[in-house]
Amino acid sequence: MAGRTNKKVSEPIEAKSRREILDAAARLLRSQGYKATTLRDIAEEVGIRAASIYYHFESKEEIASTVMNEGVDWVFDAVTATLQHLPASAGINDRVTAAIAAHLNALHKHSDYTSAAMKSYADAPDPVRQLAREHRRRYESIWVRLIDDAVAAGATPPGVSSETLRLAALGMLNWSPEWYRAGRQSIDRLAAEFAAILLR
Amino acid sequence: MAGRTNKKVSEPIEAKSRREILDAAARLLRSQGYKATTLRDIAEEVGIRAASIYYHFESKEEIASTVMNEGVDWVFDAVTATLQHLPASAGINDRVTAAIAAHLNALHKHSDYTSAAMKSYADAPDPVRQLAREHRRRYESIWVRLIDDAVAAGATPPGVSSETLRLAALGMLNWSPEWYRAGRQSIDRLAAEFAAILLR
DNA sequence: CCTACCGATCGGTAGG
DNA sequence: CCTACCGATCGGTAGG
Repeated sequence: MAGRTNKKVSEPIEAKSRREILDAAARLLRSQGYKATTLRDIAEEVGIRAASIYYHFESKEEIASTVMNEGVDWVFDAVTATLQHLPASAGINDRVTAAIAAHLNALHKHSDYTSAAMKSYADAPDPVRQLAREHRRRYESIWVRLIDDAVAAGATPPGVSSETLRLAALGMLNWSPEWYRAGRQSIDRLAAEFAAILLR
Repeated sequence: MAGRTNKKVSEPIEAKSRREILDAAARLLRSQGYKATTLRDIAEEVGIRAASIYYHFESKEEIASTVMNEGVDWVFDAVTATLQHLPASAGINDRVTAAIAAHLNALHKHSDYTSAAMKSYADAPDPVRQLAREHRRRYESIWVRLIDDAVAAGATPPGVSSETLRLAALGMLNWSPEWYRAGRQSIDRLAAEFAAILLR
């Protein structure tokens, strides 16, 4: 309660601490998963005591859910905005290529959060998983429409169903944080190569 | 020690218990990762006490390493054998398609072990990770040669480097346990579709 | 945001 | 393969 007496003044500091906790949690959740990430680890990285985390969050589950869902939502927002701002003249090939680039850029820009969303999903408790699943599904629905359109337009490999192509695409994309390192090659170049694999 | 007095007679039973423990561990490691999988959970599934696991294994790390490395090695063996038994007349397209099918079949046949190898890698302790990395690298070297050959033969999408194509292929393949369910479609059909995406 | 602490649970050991 | 147990560590609470 002491920290709340001058709430107005300390609000920016609290917000900063909240983000610092989430950043530290994202880094740890990404590399260790849910169970292996302890509140004491997170607190130590931020420079506070474990119990003090409860001044900012209600539970470990709240922290993990926030990190994981923000990660997925950032990618959703990036891809949605990119597709919306494409000129009307853009064909389906342009749309798919732009979506791939936006996805990869968002994945890399917030890589701790987005990777945490994937790595922690397996061993997170049910309430965290269920929330995460909803955010995932919302994002994946973008790709359902996009790949359906591409297949209907005849822009994809012959004999490959829309569903297989979409799952192949998401596999390629979501596996990339396992190996992509910044200096390796530009993300836009990588996006162009991925598009060349999926389209023709 | 009581269990060892008549060692000759009880050996098959011990071997069975050992495999039962590994099977239970694989199932749990796959769905929960390393840290969240407890020796008590494993023991309960097998119908023994947690302490009795130490009659069969020296540590939790030994169990996890065995599961994870057997999973990767099964895939390695399956793909290696398939490529070796291909007729001399088989072209590079046939070789890649056969390797994809062998990989997917092995992945699905021992899905608890192979998925455990991927899901537990993130939060396993260093000794377990390092051993797992060696097995992975040995397997991936098959794909380095295979995809290099395919690119050199001009059988792949133009403008896509051998490295990107290999990482895209492994991403597609290794992501499939996330969504593949047995009745969905035959694995050979899926392999043909994956090959159609990667080759032309 | 802190100190002090709790009940639960973990991997592992002793000894049979 | 069992009972009994240990030290360490966890998420979380009390109270300030």
